[in-house]
Amino acid sequence: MPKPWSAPTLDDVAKKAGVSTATVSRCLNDPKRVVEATRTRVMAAVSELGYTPNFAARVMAAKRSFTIGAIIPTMENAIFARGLQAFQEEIHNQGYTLLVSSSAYQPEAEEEQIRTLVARGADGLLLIGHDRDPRIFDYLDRQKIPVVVAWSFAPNQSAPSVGFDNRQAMQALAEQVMKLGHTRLAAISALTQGNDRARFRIEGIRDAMRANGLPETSLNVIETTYEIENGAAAFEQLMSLPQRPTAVLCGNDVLAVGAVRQAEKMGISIPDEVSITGFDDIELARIIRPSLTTVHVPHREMGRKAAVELIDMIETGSTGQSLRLETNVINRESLGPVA
Amino acid sequence: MPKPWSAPTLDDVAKKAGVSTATVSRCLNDPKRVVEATRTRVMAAVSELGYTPNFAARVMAAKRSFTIGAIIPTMENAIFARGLQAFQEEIHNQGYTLLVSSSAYQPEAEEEQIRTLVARGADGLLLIGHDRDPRIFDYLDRQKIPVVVAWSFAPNQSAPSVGFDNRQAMQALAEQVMKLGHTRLAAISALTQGNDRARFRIEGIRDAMRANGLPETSLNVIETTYEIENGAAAFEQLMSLPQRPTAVLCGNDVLAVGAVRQAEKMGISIPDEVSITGFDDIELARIIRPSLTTVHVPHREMGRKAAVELIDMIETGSTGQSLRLETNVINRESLGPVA
DNA sequence: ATCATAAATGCAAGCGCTTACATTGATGCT
DNA sequence: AGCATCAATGTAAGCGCTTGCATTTATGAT
Repeated sequence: MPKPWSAPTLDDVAKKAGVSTATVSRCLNDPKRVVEATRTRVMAAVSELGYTPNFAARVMAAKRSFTIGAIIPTMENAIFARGLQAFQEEIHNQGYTLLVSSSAYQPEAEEEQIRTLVARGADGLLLIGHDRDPRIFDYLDRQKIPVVVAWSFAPNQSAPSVGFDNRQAMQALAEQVMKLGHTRLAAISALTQGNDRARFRIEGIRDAMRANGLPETSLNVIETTYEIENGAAAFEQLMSLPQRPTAVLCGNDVLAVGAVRQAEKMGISIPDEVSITGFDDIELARIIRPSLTTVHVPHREMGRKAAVELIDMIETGSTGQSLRLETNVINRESLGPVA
Repeated sequence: MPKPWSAPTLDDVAKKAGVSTATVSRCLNDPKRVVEATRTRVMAAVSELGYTPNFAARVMAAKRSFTIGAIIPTMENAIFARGLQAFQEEIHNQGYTLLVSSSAYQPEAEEEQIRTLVARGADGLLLIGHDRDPRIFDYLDRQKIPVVVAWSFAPNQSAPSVGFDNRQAMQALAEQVMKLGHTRLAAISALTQGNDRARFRIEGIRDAMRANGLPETSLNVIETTYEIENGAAAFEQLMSLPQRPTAVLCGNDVLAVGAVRQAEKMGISIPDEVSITGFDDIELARIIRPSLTTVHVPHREMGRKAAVELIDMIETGSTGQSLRLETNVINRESLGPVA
């Protein structure tokens, strides 16, 4: 072996096949532009050398990376996993690669990640929710990086969204709760700061209360971060109130699971003494006992459609179009009529 | 605005600060090599222009990417999420970025992803398990890309591993099962093809049976892919055997959860009529009722230590050292004495 | 002051690829 | 046969950065 081995380059392939680097490049990127005979010769050289194009060089020269970035609040739980998986499958089919990072629900972290992804040459970005510093959208706009927002639906924003109406979805669930006679409601919510989904869900509950002539102020809301334990703690707090709520609507399934477990621990029967509902319909919602009444979100469809929209924006330069998906309430064991 | 705006480059910063590009570059990468006065001037220019270095160009010139790649079998469930999260936290602390892809348990997909990550300039790789075509390790070796294998422990392999002894861990659990009087054992395993963890776990059961004078051949093993539904189906199949097993040891918690749910559906009481165990101790294991007796794996510790090891290999060029972590059996409700 | 020495900075050569443009050689028309 | 046309390929100019080496400037000992 002549030198201490280093990856073969386009040039090596070109030499071996007896053509110019341009021809090799074309063989790889646009095969029909080169005649059959040369192409097979080139391809032979490629596989003989085990050549893999250097990505950085390619991005630099082409100013295209066929990479799409996604920044999600967390990877630790299942909420985003399913939708993201579908998103990734779809972009993969179209020849793109996904770069994921998680912001841990911190706006500054998200901003940094956005810049990082742009610096890495991402052709487009998937973001969760609309709530963020408008400067970020300006920045992306100047850089001409298409963005699609998911998990939230709101037309006429800086970026098109492919999502669902969190407010209306939660309202529908709250309506159902009230139909069962509940009047003393409480909510356990994710932190609403910088999280439009959480905020809209709470608003949805208020909408429904208003429509049913209940005083909105009677809604007791506890905000907490996204962990089963915190759902449990919040539930305990609610249940030690002088006047216990008869239904606790949780902002997501994870918090609801915490609440269910805490009820079990406190010997409070569900749904006889208290009803509990979730949101998202993750797998856990049907595994747990009692199983969770919750709002089903078409995660896979959302991921797939967001991918289609984003790639369209990248490839046609279109400004994008918002898409609203339907959710529906799934009735399971954790919600029952008021005692 | 003079031209249709495009991101500022090193050159723009250099001009604005009245220095050469070399100085700007040094300011960014090795600040102490440039005197205070110039440095502040440069930094001012940087922030004024909102400059972010172009990643591709940097990788290309420096032949270092400060990026580490990880290829995991799946993102869809929690098994790898926690360990990976810890891995990512640790490398982030050390200034590296993580690139994750999932192979969907397909060797060819994994091989392709490895090449992709290398082409993207990954400085090192995290892989799961030792089972793969040796050519891949040769390739990585020639490219001088350090690799650490996790979720499995086996010294004297092509790559160092930071993991646990799957075989011994499962054996310990099986011992406990047999201590409770069970002699009719069955197993529901992940596909063992190309999955050393799954294979070793089954071997562990056999070891324990042998040690207890049970005929290994009496162990009924069903292999299936990683989904709750499949665990349920496998369990149903086992329970319709003429002679039902009294204990079903599952290769992981997800399959065990499926088994538990199916038992519930069939009206089979756990652990009175049949005991079920899992492996991994994911969150679900303590949420489900009956809660799961399982093997606890120190996922976070493993992720963190694998990161430390890998970065050490990258930075010192060392060949790496294997590390064995301890697991322990967690006793919960799903395992009881034989009827 | 003077000069060796070291610190700070500049110069410029790539890194491996894509692509606009130039060149070559067929092809088919009159 | 002669020429326009077009398909196939080659030439070479970057893309934005890092870094070895050369050059300038500051430092301090004589």
